[in-house]
Amino acid sequence: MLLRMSSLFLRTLREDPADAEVPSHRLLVRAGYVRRIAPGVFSWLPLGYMVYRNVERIVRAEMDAAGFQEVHFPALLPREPFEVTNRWTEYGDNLFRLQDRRKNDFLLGPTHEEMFTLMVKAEYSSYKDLPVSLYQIQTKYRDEARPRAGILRGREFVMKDSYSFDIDDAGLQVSYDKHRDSYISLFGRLGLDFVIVSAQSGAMGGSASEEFLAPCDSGEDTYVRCSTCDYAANVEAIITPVPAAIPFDGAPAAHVEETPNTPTIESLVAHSNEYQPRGDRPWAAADTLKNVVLTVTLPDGSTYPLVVGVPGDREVDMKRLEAVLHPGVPVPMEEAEFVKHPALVKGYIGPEVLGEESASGIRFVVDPRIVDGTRWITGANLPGRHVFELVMGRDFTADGTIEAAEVKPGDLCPACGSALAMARGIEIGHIFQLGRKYAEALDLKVLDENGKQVTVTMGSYGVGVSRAVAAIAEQTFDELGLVWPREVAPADVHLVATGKDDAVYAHAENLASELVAAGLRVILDDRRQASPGVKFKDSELIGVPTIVVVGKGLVDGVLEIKDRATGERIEVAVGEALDRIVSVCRA
RNA sequence: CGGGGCGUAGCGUAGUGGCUAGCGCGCCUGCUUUGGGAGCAGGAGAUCGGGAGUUCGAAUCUCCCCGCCCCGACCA
Repeated sequence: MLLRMSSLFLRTLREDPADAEVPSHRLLVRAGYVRRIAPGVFSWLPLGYMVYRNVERIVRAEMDAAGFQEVHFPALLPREPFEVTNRWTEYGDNLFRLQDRRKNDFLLGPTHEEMFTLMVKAEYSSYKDLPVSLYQIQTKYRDEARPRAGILRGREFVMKDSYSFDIDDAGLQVSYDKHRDSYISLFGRLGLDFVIVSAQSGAMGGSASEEFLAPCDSGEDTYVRCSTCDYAANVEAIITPVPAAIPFDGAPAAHVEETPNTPTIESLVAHSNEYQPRGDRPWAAADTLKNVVLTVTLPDGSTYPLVVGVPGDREVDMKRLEAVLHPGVPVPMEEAEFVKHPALVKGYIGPEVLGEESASGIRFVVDPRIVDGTRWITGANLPGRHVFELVMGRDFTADGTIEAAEVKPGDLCPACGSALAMARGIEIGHIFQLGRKYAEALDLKVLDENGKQVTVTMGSYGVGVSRAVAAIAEQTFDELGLVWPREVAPADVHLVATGKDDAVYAHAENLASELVAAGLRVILDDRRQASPGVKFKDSELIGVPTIVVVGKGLVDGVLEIKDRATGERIEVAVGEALDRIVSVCRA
C-alpha cells in the first residue's frame, strides 16, 4: 500500500477545532481522520477509515479464531420482536424509531438480542446443535440525550456483538470464559491498556458480568481497583465489606436532645460537639445517620416510597442506587408526595418510624456498614430534635441493606481489606451472562437428550469497535499528535521527502516502492511545494509509528528513521535503510 | 430535561448602534524559498444561525425559534 500525500484526500488543521474537548476528538479532527456530520454522528475520511478498518479486522480475526461465526443483521428492524420483549417501550427515547410509507413502525437497532435469539430459534431445535456463538459487526443507533466526546459516545457507532447459546449453566460459563479470553487477546492486540472490572451489583445477585475498561481521564465510567489484590469493580458493582457486629450490652441509652438550627450534617456535628460532646473523641459526620427519602417507579408505572439510611459523611450515589433497584427508577421524593406520609418529619427523620413493620410502613434499607451495635446521631422524628446513641439492633432495625452509598477512595476492598483507589475508564467491552431472559421471551427452546423442551441460556458480549479507535487515541496521543500502535496505524512508515532536489524525491520514490514490495504500508510525502516544517508536523500529527526522512542527509548517503512514540531518531546509511526500516517495522 | 457557554468564510477568531464586516490559517495565481507549520505581490471565498421587531441606520438592541459545546440528569 502506497499513499501519496500529494493526492491523499486529507486536510490537516493547524488549530484545534473549537467544539472538541477530549484529546481523541480534537486530534482525530485535526489530523483529518473524522468530520462531524450531526451531533454524535461522524464521517470517516481515508486515514480514519483505515484505522477503523484495522480495528474491525482485528476484532473479526479474534472472533473467528475463537470459533465464533459471523452473521449480519439489518440495522433497520421491524417493531414486532422488540414488542415481544417489551423493549419497544422500555428503551424509551433512546430508541430511534421511524415508519415506512404504510405507517408500519421500524427502529434502528440499538442492539440485537432479539434478532440473534430469533435467528437461532428459526434454525436450531436440538441440544446437539449447541453450543453455538454468533457475532456481527454492525452499526448501532441510540438516540443519546447527550452525545459527547466525539467518537467516544456517539448516536451512531459500530459495535461487535456476540451471543452464545447453551443448553445449561455450565455450558454458558464455558462460552463466557471463551469470550473473556478472546477479549483479553483482542484488546492486547489493539494496543489498549485495560482492566477487567466486575459490573454486576452484588445486590442483584445472579449472573456474572464484567466490563473491559480502558483507563483514561476522558472515561465516563468510574471504577475501583485494590491497592494489593486484583479486585477491580465498577463503582456501581462494588460490594461493601460488612464490619463485625459490635456488642451493645454496656452502651448508653438513647436520648433525645434539642438541636435547633441544624439543617445540615455539618451543622448537626458542630452542634453536637458543643452541647453533647462525647468523651473519647469529637463527633464526626460518620457518626450521624442520614435517611434519604425516595420514590421508586416500577416499569408498570406503580410507585412505592423507600428510605435509604447512609452514614452522614456519604451521599447516596444515585447511579449505584439505580443499578441496585433496576428496573425500578428512584428519584428524591417530591414535596407533594412527602406530605402524604405524616410520620415523616422533614429534616428530622429517624429510623424508629421507618420500616415495613413500623408506623409509616415505609421500606427502610441501610448501608451495609450500619451493623448491629453501631451507635448513631439521627433524626428524632420531632421538629428540631435529634436522638443520640441510637443503637442499631437495639433501638431500631432495617428491612435490609443496600449498596447505594457513594464510594470513596480509601474504602476497603471486599476481597482483602486493603484500600481501594478510584479511577476512570472508557468501557470498551462488556461481557455478561444474559441467562434465559430473551430465550424465554421469544420462546427459544431445544429438545434435550430426553426429548424434553428446555429453554436455551444465553450470553451477550459487546465490543465498541468505533469507540476503540477513540480509546486507543486517548491512551496513546502526545503533545504533537496521534501515536498509533502499529497494527491499527494507517501505515507502517511515513516517508518524508524534503527539499527541492529532484534526487531526493527520486530516491524517496524508490525507497517507497521497495518498502511496499517488502510488504509494508507506506505514506509518502511527495509534496514538492510544502516546506519541511509542514511535512514534519503533519507526520507527527498523523501518528504513523515509523517516520523516515529523506532529505539533506542524502548527499552524505544517510537518511533518518524516527520512532514516533519515543521521538528517538537514528541516521542510517542509504544502503542499509531498507533492511533497517523493515526490521523496525517487524519488531 | 436542568445549569453554564457559544453561533461572523473550510478552520480559528476580531468587531457592544454608524463608511465597503477585519485578521490569522487554509485555498487560487505569479515570483522567491526548502530540516521544523516559509517570504513578497495579487486574488477567490460570508444570506454575520433563522425569523420578526425597534431604529434614519442592526453582526451589534428586543422577542421568538433553531443549532452547537461543556457540566449534571439520562445511558443493560
